[in-house]
Amino acid sequence: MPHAFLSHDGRIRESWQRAFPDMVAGVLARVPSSATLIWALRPAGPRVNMAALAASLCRQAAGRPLVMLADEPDEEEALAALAGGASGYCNGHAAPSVLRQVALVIGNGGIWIGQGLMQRLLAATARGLATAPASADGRLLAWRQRLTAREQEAAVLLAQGASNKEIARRMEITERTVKAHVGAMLEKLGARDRLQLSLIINGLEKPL
Amino acid sequence: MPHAFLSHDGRIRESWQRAFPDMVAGVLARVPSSATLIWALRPAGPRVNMAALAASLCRQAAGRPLVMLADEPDEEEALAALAGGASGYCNGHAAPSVLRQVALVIGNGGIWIGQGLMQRLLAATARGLATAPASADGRLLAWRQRLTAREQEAAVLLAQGASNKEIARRMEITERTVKAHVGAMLEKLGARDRLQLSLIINGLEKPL
DNA sequence: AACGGCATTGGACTTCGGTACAGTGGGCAA
DNA sequence: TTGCCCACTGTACCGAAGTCCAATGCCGTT
Repeated sequence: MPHAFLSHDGRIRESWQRAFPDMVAGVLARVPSSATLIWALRPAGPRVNMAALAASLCRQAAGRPLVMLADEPDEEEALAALAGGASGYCNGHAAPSVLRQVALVIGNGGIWIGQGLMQRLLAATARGLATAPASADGRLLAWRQRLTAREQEAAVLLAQGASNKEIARRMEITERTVKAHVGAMLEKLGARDRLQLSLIINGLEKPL
Repeated sequence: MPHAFLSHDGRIRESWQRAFPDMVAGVLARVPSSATLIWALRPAGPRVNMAALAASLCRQAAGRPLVMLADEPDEEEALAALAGGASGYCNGHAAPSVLRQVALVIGNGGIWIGQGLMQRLLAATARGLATAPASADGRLLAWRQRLTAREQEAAVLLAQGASNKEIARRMEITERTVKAHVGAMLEKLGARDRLQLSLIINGLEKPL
């Protein structure tokens, strides 16, 4: 049962079942572990913190793609869903054929934010970002700014899975020096060990 | 100097410099380490392996976003660029204002594939994937299929940066059992240590 | 000249991760 | 019943990772 459809009250829709006969139903509070693709219907309330909801579900989904469904799609909400880690945002009343197409795209690593939404979205983001505080460059790269040049070199290798010994060989320094660099990085970025460091460097976690 | 523009021969264009007066030039073979955003012009040849080129540059860029530039944009090539890890794909003759907007979006974690291209692209992906071999679901999730239920639980926590002790506490088992699970995962997925394991689980590396 | 930041290294130490060799118990299929 | 897989645990060992207390040399600023 690869597809799980979650809603506030656990109720599902005919179109979902027609799209994926072997789907399972669930509630938003509990993400089933058996599903490989999670669909979550936005609760009907007027104001939902979509980013937080998507982030929460995404954390529980843990690697499995999440598609947020909304009955009244809105570009800002789509943005929030993607920001929260969702892989897709689509109309909750979409036809079964559309749902299957979404699953196809998402399943292959793609992103889905609906046909017409896409372009308006881009315009919206460009507008929104242009008026946003000037953090234009280097927001995602915060870790780089706090590290020295050599530390950055080591960081890149570390984030690719290299051991201290390998980093030492590739940077042509001793393992001892690598430990010094790694230690400095852990301190600067507030990480506990090299794995958390790799999450930060790979953009999966925020520094500090 | 946050912006680096790379081309086959190291030559740059006036529009690039007008967009970012403090840009630096470079060749495709060598990605400068000082830049925070990498722009790379597709070599003029008729057939370039865009996915491989983008992947290579992306690996060297190591976390810093990459934008592929093409003088004759093509939706399939855009797909390939994104598949290779690029954050954007845009016309090499784009106006400075457009380039700055692209940088704005990319710098904030967005994706840019050009205005009109976007929608055609989606249609193209859907079409292309529909006729592709039926690997629809579970391609990105290969690691899950090879692990048992408990191993998957441990995998998720591990990939979030938890230590063995923490995993043990959260799964309500002993640290010894966690080590057993982790050991089994390393074996099954061909990883050397938990960091490489996390790269696989987080979709940054391929199993085996 | 004095100072601070950076890169580099050494030695010694503690902790953690990973493995080898065991063992128990439950479920499921031949 | 006899396997086989899975979950779970124990003891013990080794190497990698990370920390602490140093030291040297380079470079740029004050």
